[in-house]
Amino acid sequence: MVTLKDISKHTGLSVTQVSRAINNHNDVSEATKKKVMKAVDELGYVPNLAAKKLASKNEKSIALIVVGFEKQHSTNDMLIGIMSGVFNCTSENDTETVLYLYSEKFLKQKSYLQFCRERGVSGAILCGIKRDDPNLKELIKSDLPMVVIDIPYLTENIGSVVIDNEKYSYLATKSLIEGNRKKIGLINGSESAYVSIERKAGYLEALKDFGVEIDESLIKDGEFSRDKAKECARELVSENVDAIFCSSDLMAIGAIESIKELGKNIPEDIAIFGFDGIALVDYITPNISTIRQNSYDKGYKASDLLIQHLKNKTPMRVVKSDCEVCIQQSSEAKKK
Amino acid sequence: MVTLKDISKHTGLSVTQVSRAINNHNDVSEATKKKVMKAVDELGYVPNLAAKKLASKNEKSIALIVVGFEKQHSTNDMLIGIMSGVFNCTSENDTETVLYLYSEKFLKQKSYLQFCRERGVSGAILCGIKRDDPNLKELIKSDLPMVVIDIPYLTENIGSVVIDNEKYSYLATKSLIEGNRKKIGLINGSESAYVSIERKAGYLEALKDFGVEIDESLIKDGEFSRDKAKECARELVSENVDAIFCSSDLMAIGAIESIKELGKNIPEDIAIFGFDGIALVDYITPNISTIRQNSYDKGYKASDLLIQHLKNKTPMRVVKSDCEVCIQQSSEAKKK
DNA sequence: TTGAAAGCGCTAACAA
DNA sequence: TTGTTAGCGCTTTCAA
Repeated sequence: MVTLKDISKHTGLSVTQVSRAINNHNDVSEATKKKVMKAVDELGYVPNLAAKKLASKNEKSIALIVVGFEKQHSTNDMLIGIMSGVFNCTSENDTETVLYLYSEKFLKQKSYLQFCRERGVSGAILCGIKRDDPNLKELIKSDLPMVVIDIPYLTENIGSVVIDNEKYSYLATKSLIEGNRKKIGLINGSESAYVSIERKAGYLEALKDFGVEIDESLIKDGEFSRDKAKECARELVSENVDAIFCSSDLMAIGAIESIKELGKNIPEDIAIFGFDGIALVDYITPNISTIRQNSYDKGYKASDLLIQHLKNKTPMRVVKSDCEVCIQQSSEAKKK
Repeated sequence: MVTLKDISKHTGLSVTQVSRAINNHNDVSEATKKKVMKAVDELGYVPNLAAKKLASKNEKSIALIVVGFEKQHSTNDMLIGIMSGVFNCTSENDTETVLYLYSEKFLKQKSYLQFCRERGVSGAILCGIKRDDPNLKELIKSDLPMVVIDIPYLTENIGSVVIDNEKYSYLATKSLIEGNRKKIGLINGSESAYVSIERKAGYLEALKDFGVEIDESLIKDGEFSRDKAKECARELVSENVDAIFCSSDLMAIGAIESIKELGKNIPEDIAIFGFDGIALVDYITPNISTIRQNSYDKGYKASDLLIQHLKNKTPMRVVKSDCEVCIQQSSEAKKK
């Protein structure tokens, strides 16, 4: 292994000066820098991050903690999006990202906090976390700066990146109404989930604004499950809805299956609108109208928020990530 | 930050002895261990990995290098599978995994080798790599032990994890023949791709074994693209095939779309068989018959191979990961 | 079974 | 602009 000492010997300069040259400090003569760089090339020097980290207080790194992924799951594409957003932003900022894939199925998993401490990260990004995660509480108490994705949270040193669920549910519902749908069902997630509450609110708001009567019996709880959504859709069909807004694409897929099984046509008889924008929506027939989240953007913004906070003491915020209203075949307008 | 020194002061023992106790060396009295552990708890000591790494030659870590992921892509579920396999195996073996998401779109990306050196990893797992990747050549020359996923490779210190493409293509084709299909087209990947060559071989082998005439005009190059596969499928339909084996699920989806557009029924008129087993296959109507790869297993085995080699000098191998022949609606047997 | 001392590769005062 | 010195938190000889 080539070390600074080797460069030092090779150039006749002190180790300190070599270190300064390599890190491009401005109190080093151009001549020295050149000489050092030449030696670096010749000897193939590569810095030792562990040593840097140990010696310097400001070797920057953050943890990306990912929970609730599955081996083979249709929503994993969003995860990769978030990850690449985070990694790209950190690499632009010369910050190291350490990934913690947390699964209780894995042996020897440690708490989020311990993971962060061991690695001496200066902040963390949390993704896929549930509000009541006990590990989360511990992290929060530790006052390590962190950014939570998808749960609005805001304190001195905790920020978040979220989407405006209410707004986009409103827009989805509005689009259905404008497509001449009169009886619009909702297959929501689980009642306790934060996003479900918001998405339901947007749906109700739109109905109200456009003078569509609200009928509680058209609101079902699909528990974010494809199978549960199939059931809900069956019930809604028997209620003669002509549109269903689903609080997730996965549930929209279930609904579509049900409706097809019942011999109804989409979108002629019933329009479907999903939420999330997973890759699947473009592979299903009919293509599913959806609210397309920008996972990459969420990851990037989370990382940016954290890094700005770390670097410049920028106050934490609740940052919004925009979505795209993506109207496809499944919700084409009905002829009057 | 609580350090060994703090524990040392708190217990009256030397730093050395505290270190030994914490690492559970056997030349430490039970009494001391107890005393130290108590202090660890009380003070909330967490080891500093950077320091460990620097001080000890055998602090184990490996790099997982992932190339060619995309922000939002339907095959990302396989990636997550591999990642969780790797992380799980390494965590069982007290080995640190450092992830390198490599994308040329990111700024400031460094070579795989430099990444590995900076972190002082003792081995690497490569995933999504192309044979002609220039960064790969450099890594290979460095003789860092590594395991390549999906490309058969074998040297003193390079192993690989692959699936038996030929065997499973054979089985897929056989299954189509046994379903009374007489004229079976192939939509292959790209001619130069290693997996395509193998998959084609398996297809041909099966035809030969079962006495089905080989017709080169039924073999198309779909370039692993959904759109290209749509074209190929159109051509094959005009050739009156009654089955198409697609070298990837993504292409199978394209083929299905084409066939539906042409007013043909699946599987009545034409059976479809895919390859890969991405999450999508269970969401398409009809569900696609496929060769389901076990991504988790691939990741786990890659990691295991590398770790065994590192620990016990186990020779490198070309390890096979099994697939599951998964027969669904799209290839149900035709009535004679 | 224990402790003193050296050193892993690097950065950062402080002096010169 | 440069070099000397100390030290980050840990492991590991070596000697007791």
